[in-house]
Amino acid sequence: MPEGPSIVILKEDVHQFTGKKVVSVSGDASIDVSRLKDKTINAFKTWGKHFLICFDSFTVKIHMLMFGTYRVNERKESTPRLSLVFENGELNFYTCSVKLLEGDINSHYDWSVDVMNESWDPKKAQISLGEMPDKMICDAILDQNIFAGVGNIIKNEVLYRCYIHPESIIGKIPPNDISQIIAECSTYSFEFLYWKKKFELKQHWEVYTKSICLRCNLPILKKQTGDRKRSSFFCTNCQELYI
DNA sequence: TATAATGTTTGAAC
DNA sequence: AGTTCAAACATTAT
Repeated sequence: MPEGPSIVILKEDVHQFTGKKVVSVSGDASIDVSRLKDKTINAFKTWGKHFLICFDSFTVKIHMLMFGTYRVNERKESTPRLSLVFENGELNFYTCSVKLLEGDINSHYDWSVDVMNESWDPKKAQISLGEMPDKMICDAILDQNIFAGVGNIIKNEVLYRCYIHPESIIGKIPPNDISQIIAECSTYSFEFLYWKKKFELKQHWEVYTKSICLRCNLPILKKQTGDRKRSSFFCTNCQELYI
């Protein structure tokens, strides 16, 4: 479920409930769900992997983590974490994190770090990377304060496209390659979105879960990389290691 | 059946 | 006091 583009699809899936009143609400979320009752949804927004349900004076923040799911006008067997019923349908969330953000949502988020937001600012990412020259690029790409919305699939595909080894040290990577990586984090996210909507995302993976490099036919390595120890898939022949 | 997977927060341990 | 790391959460496919 998780990476940014999937949350954008979620936002599109629930557009029918924008401006609608919550007729009834339930769920085992740790927040006081009764607060939503009879309130009208102003907007659905996303920030990276965060799905935001905006009301007048507060916002419900939903994070799918690894296993979150949702249903529109359907229910699963299990107890919903949060269930919203409207006059024109219902929206159910399962196994996700639900939190409340008080006040103006703009005071909680810097939209310019979201790679899929219209305010996305690659220059800001460049500055942030410049402030961590000793970190591995594989860790920085997953940093939600720099590339909100980018997850492990996008990380691997971006680095493969840019011919950069995931364990490369940021300060050692040529500036032109850094710029390309930054740009590709946004570009690939929109391609991810396009393919996922057509249910053909996986067939476009070039390195993630692959075992043979499609460029040189040599083996793709799989390794837990960086401080985060997330799986990286890469070709040591095609992806340059800068250390 | 055991394992790993699109993720993040928390709090103990050092 | 700052950093590191395991645990926790929880579901599904291989």
